[in-house]
Amino acid sequence: MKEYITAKRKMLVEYFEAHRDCHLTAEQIASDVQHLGEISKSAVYRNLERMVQEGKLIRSAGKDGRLTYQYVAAADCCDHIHMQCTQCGKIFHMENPSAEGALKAALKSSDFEIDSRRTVLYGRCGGCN
Amino acid sequence: MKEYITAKRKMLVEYFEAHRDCHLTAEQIASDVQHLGEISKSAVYRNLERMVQEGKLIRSAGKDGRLTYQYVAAADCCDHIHMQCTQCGKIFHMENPSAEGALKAALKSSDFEIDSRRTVLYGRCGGCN
DNA sequence: AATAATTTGCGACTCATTCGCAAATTTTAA
DNA sequence: TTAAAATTTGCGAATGAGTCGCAAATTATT
Repeated sequence: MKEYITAKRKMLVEYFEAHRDCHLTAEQIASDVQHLGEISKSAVYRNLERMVQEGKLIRSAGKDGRLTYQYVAAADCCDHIHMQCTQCGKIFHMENPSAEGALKAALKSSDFEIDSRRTVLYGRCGGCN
Repeated sequence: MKEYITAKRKMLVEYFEAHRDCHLTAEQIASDVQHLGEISKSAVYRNLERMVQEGKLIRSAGKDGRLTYQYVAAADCCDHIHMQCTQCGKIFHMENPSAEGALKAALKSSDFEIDSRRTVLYGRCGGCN
């Protein structure tokens, strides 16, 4: 089953490239992409599912219990842990490599290898305290 | 808004105590618990949502895109971070002080206060490597 | 250019989840 | 113990996100 490069898929990839660190619901994605151009609901859902299977998207459970999708871009650019403020919704990037390294090492010593692309730490950012 | 101790809630807790490391869909839970005794669908869903908010259950996205629930509680389970293996679905409790210290150090440099009740670290456990 | 393979749009359909409200249960007050 | 207040429950109808089949359109192959 070969994969065809269609206009609709290009639209989706373009959209996700512009929303790299966002956790988006299928609804939001469908609505946003349908503003970019003509695409049906079914095509959006079918392609989301496919992209999850291909590893291009990560699907996780949002705070409100709805599924969210996050784009997995090239490994080099999203290979750090993300933090999201539950108050203002802003996403932060763990920019301290030594601290992140220490965390990974410490976890590994307890026999757990963290997947930083998949993990989001929730809490309060400095601006919201 | 005080919490009442009702027969239905006891049923649910009892059920989850017997299914500690399972990741279950709402459907499965409702079906199973309804075999244990009389309880309405609505009560099951309402209590699942409440238990998630209380930190007694972790809700995550299964491989097939359906939401799953896993029991976490034990009285002391709310104050440390949880880790979930993306392979087998099992949940681990961060009992390693050095890992927790490393995490806090990493966050301190980023001015971010983590909410351990809401955060789950995803990765691979020792048994799945 | 013709054929084959895949994807799309439509829109009706499914069915898990939510919702409103009266009755039942649990807690508190007397 | 009894009555009033607070919370939870069950019902069952409504909602709405996501699915499905199939013909038409698009993309790839020859």
